[in-house]
Formats: sequence, C-alpha cells, structure tokens
Amino acid sequence: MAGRNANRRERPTLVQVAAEAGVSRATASRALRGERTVDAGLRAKVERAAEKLGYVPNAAARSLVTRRTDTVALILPEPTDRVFSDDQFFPNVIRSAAAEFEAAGKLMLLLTAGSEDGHRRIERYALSGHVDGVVFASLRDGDPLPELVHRSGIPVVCNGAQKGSSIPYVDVDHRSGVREALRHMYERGCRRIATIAGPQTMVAGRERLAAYAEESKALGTGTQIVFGDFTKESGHNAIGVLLDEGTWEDTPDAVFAASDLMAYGALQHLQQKGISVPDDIALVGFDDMEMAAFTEPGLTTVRQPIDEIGAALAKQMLMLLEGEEEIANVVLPTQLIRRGTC
Amino acid sequence: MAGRNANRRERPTLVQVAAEAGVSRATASRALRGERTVDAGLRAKVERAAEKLGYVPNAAARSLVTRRTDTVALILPEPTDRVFSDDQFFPNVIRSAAAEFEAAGKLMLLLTAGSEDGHRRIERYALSGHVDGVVFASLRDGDPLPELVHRSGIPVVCNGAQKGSSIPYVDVDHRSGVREALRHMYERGCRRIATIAGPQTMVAGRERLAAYAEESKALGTGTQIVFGDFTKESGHNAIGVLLDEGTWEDTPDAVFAASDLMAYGALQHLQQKGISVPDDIALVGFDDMEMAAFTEPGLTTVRQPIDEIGAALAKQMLMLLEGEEEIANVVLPTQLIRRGTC
DNA sequence: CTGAAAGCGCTAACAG
DNA sequence: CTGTTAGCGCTTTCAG
Repeated sequence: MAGRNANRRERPTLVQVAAEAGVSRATASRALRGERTVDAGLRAKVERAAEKLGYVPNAAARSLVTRRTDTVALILPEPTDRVFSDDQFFPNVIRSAAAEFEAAGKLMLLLTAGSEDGHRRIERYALSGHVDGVVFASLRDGDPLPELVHRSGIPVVCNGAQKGSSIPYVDVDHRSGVREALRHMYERGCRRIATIAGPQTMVAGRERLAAYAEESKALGTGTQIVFGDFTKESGHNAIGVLLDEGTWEDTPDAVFAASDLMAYGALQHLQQKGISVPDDIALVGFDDMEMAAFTEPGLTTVRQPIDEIGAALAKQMLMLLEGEEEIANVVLPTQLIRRGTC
Repeated sequence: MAGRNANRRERPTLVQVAAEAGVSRATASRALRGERTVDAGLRAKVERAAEKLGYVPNAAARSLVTRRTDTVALILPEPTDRVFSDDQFFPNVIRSAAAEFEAAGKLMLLLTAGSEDGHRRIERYALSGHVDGVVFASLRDGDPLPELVHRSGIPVVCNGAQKGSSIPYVDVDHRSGVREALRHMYERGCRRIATIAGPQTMVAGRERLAAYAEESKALGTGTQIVFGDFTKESGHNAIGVLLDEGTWEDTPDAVFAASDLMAYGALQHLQQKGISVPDDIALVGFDDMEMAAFTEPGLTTVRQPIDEIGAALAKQMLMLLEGEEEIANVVLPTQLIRRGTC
C-alpha cells in the first residue's frame, strides 16, 4: 500500500481564503472563478488573500460537484517501448493531437499500458471520472475498453474503427492506398506480387492485408503472404522467408510491405543478397516516413497523413466535449509516392 | 467554457450498489476495497451487485477523503515536438520511468507543455491534487514550478539539479565525462579544442560547457565556443562557424560537441568539405545514441546511461511515496566510448 | 450582489 | 463483523 502523508504541508482551503478576505465561502468561490456578479472591491480582496495564502483549488472537491476535470486522456494500450520505438507513427500522432488540445486550452494526459496490469489500471482511470474524454491512439484487438468507456457515457474517439462498435473514429484510407500500390506494380509489369503483412491484431495490419488480398485477386497477381510486426527486423526476416519458400512457381517479382520500416528491412536484405531493386524485385512500402526519401534507391510508398490523424482525433474529441451528439467519422486520404523502388 | 453533459449516462454510486446488495454503504465500501473484516457471504453479494451495475468508484469523491490518487505525473515542460524529435533522449527516459512505475503498480501520466498557457495549465494540474507525486523529466531554466510543487508538499524529483533548490534529483556526471573526453583528445595530440555547446537554458547544456571551460583551461587547449541547440542541424551550422572564424591563430584540430546529434551534423559537414575526421579534425560527441555506432567512422562519444535516468527518477519517487523523508541524490556515471572519430 | 445551506460520492472513526 | 455518522473542499441553488 501507499505511504503516509506525514510531511505534507496543509494546503489552504477556500474557507481560509474567505476568512482572510472577510467574505463568505460562496463569494470567494465566485470571485476566484471570475463570475461577473462580484463587487470589484471584494474580488480584489479575495484575489489578494488567495495570492497571499498560495491557494490552489482542490481538484477532487471541485470535480466532485462540477463533474468536470477539463482534462482529456490520450490512451495508447501499448507497451511504452512500442510507442517510442524507431517507428515515428505514434510520436507524430501524439504530437499533433497535443498541439490541437493545447490550442483549445485543454490539458492532455498521455497514458500507456505495458502489462495487463497496467491496462487494468488505465481502465479504472478512464472510468472513474479522472478525465472528461478519452482518445484511443491505437486499438488492441478485441479490447473491450473503448466500448466500456463509451457506454459509461464518457466521450470517446478512436484511431481506427473498432469492429462492431459505434464509437466515432478517425482513420486513413488503407484500402485505396494499397489498391493504388498494387495497380502501380501491375502497370509496371509485375505479375507475382507478394506481401509482407503487419500484425493482424492491429487495424492497420488487418485492413492493409485485406485490401492486398482483394486487389491481388482482382488483378490475378497471386497471393503470397508473410507476416511481420511492422519493425525493420521483421521485414528483413520476412523477405528471407519469401525468397526461400518453394511454394510458388517462382519467387515474387514485387513485394508490398505494409510499413516503411518493414520495406526498409526487406530492401537491405535484398541488397545484401545482390538482388536488384526494383529490377529483380520491385518494392512498395506504406507510411511515407521521413526515411523513405533517404533510402537508396528512394522508397516508393503509400503516404498516410500521420499528423492529420492526431489533429483529427483531437478535433473530434473537442466537438464531443462541446456537446455535439452526432459526429461523422473521418477517413483521411492516402496517396502513392513514387520513388526508386518501384 | 466546456459543454453540457446532457448525454452522460448516470453512473451508479456506492449507495446503489449497497442497496442492491442489501447492505450499508460502509460495508459495500469495505468489501469493494478488499478489507478483511467483511463476511464472505456479504462480500460476494456486494461484488455481484457492483458487477451487475457496472460500478466504478468515483475518483474525485475517493481522493477527496483519502487524499491520494495513486497516480504520478511525469512532466516535460517542453513543446511536444521537442520531446518526440530525432533525439531519443526523452523517449528513453519516459520509457524506462514508465517501466519502473508500471512494475510498482503506479499509474504514470505524461504531461508536456508547448506554450506558456500549457505550462500554466500543468502548474494548476500539479498543484491541485490530481497526482501524488511529480517527476520533472526536464527542467526549464529558472522555472519556478518544481520548487512551487515541492513547497506545496507534493513529492518531487527532478532530472538534473535545479540550482538553489533542495529538490532531490537524478543526473549524470556530465563533468567527468567531458573531462575524460578532453583529456583523451589531448593525449591524442590535439591542442586546439573547440566546443559546440548546447543551449544554456538546460542543465545538460550548462554543465557540459562549464566542464569544457574548466578542463580546457587546465589543459591549456584554448577556448572556442559556438552554440547549438542539441539538434543535428545546429551542429552542422556550428562547425561552419568554427571553420570560418578568424578569431583563432588557427582552426581547431578537435571539436567536442555536447550531443551526438550535433556531432553527427558536424561530421557530415566536415566530410562534405573534404576535411578528414579524425585526421584533420578529431570529434567527440556526448550521449552515445544508437546511431553513434553506425556513422562512418564510428563516433567517439561520452556515454550516458539514459535508461538508468528514467529508472532512477521513478525509484526516487517511489521512495518518497513510501514516506521516505530524506533521499540521496543520484549521480550516474558517464564513460568515454572510443570509436573512429577521435 | 452576498451569505446560508445543501449536497457531490466516498471513507473513516465510532459505536454496537 | 456491520451500520451510523461525520466530514473531505468545493459549487450551487435559494433567500435576502
């Protein structure tokens, strides 16, 4: 259990400020909150008293009655080291959401959960009224938390659609991006297009794979899938598997990787083996991270507007907080960026 | 102002759980908090009732009486894009602190402040009892906030010593690291050692420059200072200034950069100009970021144990939370890592 | 415009 | 072991 509070200095309360100013609790409260209906003289007195005593209102007491906290949580149900890895996706989402909330005068708290235990703690936190709204910056497959929070009446917005749920969400158009990528490959003459798919526990992983399956079927370019986890290393390994597999009539002449990091890992592996990209195997990634422009050759990839995701999440939340009942989902466009690998 | 709460479903309270279970509020409370002194049968009833109603205790009400929240804030009084930039320093500190708190069963909230306004909001947040303790992952020069929080009786730990304050802190031994670097340069024959210093608004920037000044005086290697802001670009520019300046009898034969990122920027600039490192100019950085091992030639640098900083910050805080009155400051060792640039 | 009084939902003595 | 009774510090009617 937690410790004592022995050394905690007594914090002044509103009563003391009121006494110091020679007014009632109610008046002190009104003055401090800037209500117009307070005599200027008294207000000044109260302000002076508060200043002198170093008074800061007790958040618990206040929110117990107002039922507001003026804070919003940005939750990432991911272990912290996944959030802050090579992958700049989360940092960028966080950054842009933070900017938006900051501009709106809201305080944003960032929470991550590594363990099951941490996840449970976050659940309590979100449900017990600590915050006015919750933004899920990522979704764990089958995680009941977003729905739970939503049903308890707290405004919720998710990054990505949670299946079977009516929670408002923001997402990018994975499918049309993948479609565009495959068609481009096809037009460049590729006929055996494999994919390095992302983890199927994540919306992005699932959507991109589904789109690959659909489009490669439509194109008649075959289906060959190896799974990675969005990291560079997994891309490196995955392409190895693809090259070794004897399951196809031939090795692929093109690979669509569901993330730039995986594409980059694959690129390195291919180059180490002396396989030419794009001549022997064409390669397309997804994300358009900063590094995509700096690989040699430059990585052809599907651009998703990461910063806009964070901003849109925040804007949606702000609308809900304003009392908006029905808000539309946001689907942001993706776009193929052609560079050297395809 | 914030919006209405019109659509907010009424959340069940303890009274309702108690009623449903046919016991008093007190018993329900005890049962739910796992006190031993409750009849097993009643406890089961209460738990079932709570489950059925989807009861989650109201945090405000609880903390109003317990004066605890079981959460800790990790505050970075920096704009969010500084926190999540190329520089892996903050992410690593956050990550390791998060792991430590997670293991201890505490919920860690991350707060950043971009604007003055945000900073004020954070101040309120920290002072109004939202959290049991505050860790400052970085310090703004002359920022009164840490001291304010500390004096208000809330446990505080800082990353870096705040001058003139008695707040417990964790830091790395900047000075001995710099000393070691300069001596190494000296031993390798360098006699005109310049520095690219970090921002003097940050402890790390100040400490490293002070150590440089001290040691280069002791060594008689002269003093030539250009300021950067820890980023790669600033390193790139700084070395340019250093090369152009006519203020010395000669250009430097060695440069100590106060961060790896700046060293890297300088390295690139030198190489672009066809200046050989380390033959024409030797170079030493500070941090030992991951990339330091991958530059060509490898970057000689002063290693600081970033992960340990976060862990130590968290451990200090946990001790304070346990009621420890006096805790010792922590100074973590640094160490010169020799690679190719010096 | 100001004060008195009634809670917000919960925990913590204190009796039983 | 359980229920009763006070508050925690604040906002918000409701009178004046």
